[in-house]
Amino acid sequence: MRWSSYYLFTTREVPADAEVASHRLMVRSGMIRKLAAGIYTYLPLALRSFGKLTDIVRRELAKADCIELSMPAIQPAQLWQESGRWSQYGKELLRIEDRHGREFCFGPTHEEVITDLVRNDVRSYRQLPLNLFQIQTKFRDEIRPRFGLMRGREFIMKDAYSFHATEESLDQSYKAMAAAYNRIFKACGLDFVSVEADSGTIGGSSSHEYMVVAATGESVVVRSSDGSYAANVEKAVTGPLPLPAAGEEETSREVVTPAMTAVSDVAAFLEVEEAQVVKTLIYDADETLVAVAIRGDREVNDVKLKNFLDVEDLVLASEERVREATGSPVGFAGPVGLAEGVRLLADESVRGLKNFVCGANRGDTHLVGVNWGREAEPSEWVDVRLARGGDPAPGGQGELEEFRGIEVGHIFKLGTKYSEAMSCNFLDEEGKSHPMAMGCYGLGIGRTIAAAIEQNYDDDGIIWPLPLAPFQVLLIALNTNDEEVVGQADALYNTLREKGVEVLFDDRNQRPGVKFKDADLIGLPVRMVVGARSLKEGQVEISLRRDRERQMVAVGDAVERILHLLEAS
RNA sequence: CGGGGCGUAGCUCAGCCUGGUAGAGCGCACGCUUCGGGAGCGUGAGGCCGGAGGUUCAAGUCCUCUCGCCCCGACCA
Repeated sequence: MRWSSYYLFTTREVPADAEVASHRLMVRSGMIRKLAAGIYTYLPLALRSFGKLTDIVRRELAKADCIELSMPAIQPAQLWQESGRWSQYGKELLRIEDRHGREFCFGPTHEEVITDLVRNDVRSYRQLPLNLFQIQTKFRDEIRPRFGLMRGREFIMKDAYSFHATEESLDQSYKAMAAAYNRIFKACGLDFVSVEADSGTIGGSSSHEYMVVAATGESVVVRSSDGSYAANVEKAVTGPLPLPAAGEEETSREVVTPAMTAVSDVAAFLEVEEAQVVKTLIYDADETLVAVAIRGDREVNDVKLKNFLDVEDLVLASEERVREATGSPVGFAGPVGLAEGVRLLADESVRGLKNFVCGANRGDTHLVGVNWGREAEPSEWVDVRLARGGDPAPGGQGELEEFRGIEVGHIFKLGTKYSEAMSCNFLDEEGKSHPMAMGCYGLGIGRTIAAAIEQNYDDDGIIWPLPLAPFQVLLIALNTNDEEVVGQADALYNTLREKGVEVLFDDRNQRPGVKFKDADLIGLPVRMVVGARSLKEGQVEISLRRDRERQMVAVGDAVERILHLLEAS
């Protein structure tokens, strides 16, 4: 491709709204343009990278016997009503009406459509298992789209769905897909981990996320030092925390703690560790008051709590509701003497804690020397603590390290959630009807490309990993008014193309500085410069974007060298 | 949705507080010079100052409403 006739316009300046590197660089390098919040045009350069990724995806999914089809983006409301998600999915679902007033939505995911398809075509266990995928545009009306392609509202996703006669068969496909995902991200040249994950609104029993490691990632992940355990913090469990040293059981007593609502203040005032304080948070869970006792230096994991309580709405209680539960202002709640009907959950982190400090359910007052089983007893012990780096790993081997990641893939075992709701049944060998077991497997195409950039850039621009690079080679004709240079560059361009190399030829009539800056910005892996100076010696310059080490090569050997470099990387 | 902020040239922004002829840099077009790390000089095109209403002799500037966008939180590929 000749740059002079390509649709590729780089910019020196960045739109003010680009926050993260991938967004900034994708705009500057002419890959994307914003049309509206979270809605982007993919320019030719971006589309080429997408193509690289989708080729890899198709190749690897084929190995997992996953078959491609394509479903409509617009879906009738009926199907969503049948699965129950029309009312559950909330505002993220973009609902539309046709001219007859019939309701539709723009598909954010395709469980309903595929389940409807399969229930009509598949009848027998003999036809199972089936694993189907598509690569298609989705729309989710995100509350807050941001970071360019990292969290758009319209985005391209590869989504796959599998159908099974048995749980074992589902297990097999799930494992095959997990392996395929590992191969895909490895083939992309990305630093990633797969982690245990919460299954969220999609539902189902088991799920794993694929995280590209990046400081700007929106997800927090913990991993044990030996690598045997890795999980999203939303889901992560830890080994038991060591208990602070404690002496004999004391008698409890009240102390006045004026205006001390923060654990840190109370601990400092009483000269105890924060770990010796039990903090009690009052939640409003679907209008029911729930108190959660947790160690003072730890945070509650709202996702775990929500899952445990199995409620729709979970928020910290308002001041008024806190008063209802505790009879005191916010900041002095404790497990002792809560109002009738308030459910008290205690996190495992405070189990076995002796002589602890807690709110007295009275303004400006705390209790010290409190012990479980004596002054207070929770109705249930639960694990609702947010794991963090430094915590003991579950199973007792080493500790957890914490890092951030970009979620680029998520696979779920759905079980029979959708097949039951939508009567997607099959007949077994005895002619008995059962709902099919299902799995679903998502992979963000644009997001993976953005994540690849997030992991591979420097001050000057993108550093494409070869497998995802829009072109393999950038050929620069440095002096376009020098006939010799133009002639040689042209010849090299043609030869490279004949050899099947994906080459972008910068034949623009621009000054060298501009071309070099643009070369660094768009970051193609291999650069070949044909300039008057080196051509006098019969040489051209070849360098890799990653290390920028320039080597001079005789014109006649240049193509060979390029082929060799591409093969080696 | 709650909290904060911004809409002025294609892009980045100044001008608004204190109302009085709409600006700069980059980009774009043309000319000359230049040509291995975003060139210099000159000339030029480009604006319903997001939109509607109001106050005023006069509104980019003040007021009200509205639309859009961004940042911080709860959501997710």
